[in-house]
This record gives sequence, structure tokens and C-alpha cells, in this order.
Amino acid sequence: MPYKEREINKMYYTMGEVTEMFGVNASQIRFYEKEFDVLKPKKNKKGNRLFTPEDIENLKIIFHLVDEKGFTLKGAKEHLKSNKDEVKENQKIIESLERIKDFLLKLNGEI
Amino acid sequence: MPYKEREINKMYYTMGEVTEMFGVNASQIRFYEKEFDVLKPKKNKKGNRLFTPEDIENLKIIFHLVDEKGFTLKGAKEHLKSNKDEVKENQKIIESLERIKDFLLKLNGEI
DNA sequence: TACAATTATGCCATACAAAGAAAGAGAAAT
DNA sequence: ATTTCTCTTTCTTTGTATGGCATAATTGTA
Repeated sequence: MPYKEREINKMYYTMGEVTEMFGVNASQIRFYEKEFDVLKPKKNKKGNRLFTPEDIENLKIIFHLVDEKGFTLKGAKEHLKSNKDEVKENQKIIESLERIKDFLLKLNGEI
Repeated sequence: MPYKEREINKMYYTMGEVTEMFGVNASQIRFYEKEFDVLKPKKNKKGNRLFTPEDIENLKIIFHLVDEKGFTLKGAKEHLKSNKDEVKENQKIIESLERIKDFLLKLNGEI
């Protein structure tokens, strides 16, 4: 594995970076960590949390569900479990349609 | 208007029937009535509530959103008002596919 | 008597916020 | 180089406002 890729994989976010990113109090992040099993930040020797990019993605989804959609934490948990695949499926469909669109545009140019 | 249809339109549900139907306390129904503008039961001379079939339908939706989907009351309200949910998303996808269909039909005619 | 209304108050879980301790990092003093 | 002092960050624990109804008291009427 090349050097840069290893660096990316080792990318961690501190608690300060996360609270800055979402504009919330650290206590809320810790509370969410207790509530949502998908959030599993590593910890260093001191005990400080090291958030992975996956943690960040999950936090984005959680904040979207809770703040914008109006789910309870419990509702957001179940939505995460049952709908993560659905969201990814829709993403794939959209990407597929984009490719078809590009193909058709190219075809249209050739006629 | 024929007799039977008038009867159907005049169909009302009492508070007792509603609490029985949803298995909840009357105070919860009255509380939801205060919270959700869509719930507007008539009242007879005595003051007793007369729930319309439309009220019942809305209550079904509300209970579904709150109890099963895990929305907060606020979230359920907004979900009811703005159809910004899956329905509208799917609508956009369908419209997009319709346009693609028209494009393909046109293309097929030209070749 | 039995069901329903209103108004006021009570209550418990949810969803965080605040407080205080502990642990580096860096600068200053020894 | 090492100790001491502050400064900052994060930790854990404890506190609390709000949400979401339930209960109580009183009144009405069929």
C-alpha cells in the first residue's frame, strides 16, 4: 500500500474538530456515542477519542435525521439500521441513471 | 344527494370510539388536537367531539409516524405539512424518467 | 350513573448542558 | 535538564429544561 493511502486511512478527528464541525457541545457527541452503536471512535492511551471518517459520516446522517427530519434518537437508530442499505441502493440507481444520461447525450451527438 | 350517501357523510366518531380504536387515553387525543392543526373535529351542542373519517385518517397517519417511525410531534407535523418526504422525492425521479422516456421516443423516431 | 368537557397541575423519560477533575503541551524559572 | 506554572482539551459525573402525555377536580347532560 502506497504511503499516501496509509495516511488517509489513519486519518482521525479529535473531539474538538468534531464539535467544531457540527457546531455542538462535546457532551452531545459523547451522548450520541452512548446511544448509537454505529459510533465507535478509537481512543488513545490517555482516553481521548479518535473519530474515524466513518464516524463522521454516521454523525452527518444522525444529525440530519434528528435536526432536520425530526426523528427521536430511537427513531433515528432504527432508521439507520433499516434504511442504510436503501439509501445506498438509491445512490446506485442515481449513478446508473447518470451513466445512461451521459451515454444518451453522447449518442445524440453522433446522430 | 341520495339517502345513503348523506348517511355516510354524516358519519362521526365519538371520543370513546376513537380512544377504543387507537387504545389510548382521551387526554392524548385532546393533546394531539391542540398540537396538530389538521385535526378539527366538530362539536355537538353539548360540546362533545365528533370526529370525521378524515380526522380518523389523520390520526392513523400521526400514530404511524410517532409510534412506528419514531418521529417527534414536531417532526410529524412538518412531515404532514410539507410533502418533502419520499413521496415528493419519488415524484421527482418519476418526472425525470418521463423526460428520459420522451427523449428516447424522439430519438427512436429520428433514427 | 356514566360518559365527556375544561382547566390546572403533576410526572417521568428524553436529550442534552454544566461543573469539576485530570492530563498533556509549552513557556518560564531554577 | 528539570521543575513549576499556566493554558487548553477532554474526561466523567451530575444536573436540568423540555416533551409528551396522565391525573385530579369540577362541571355539565342524557
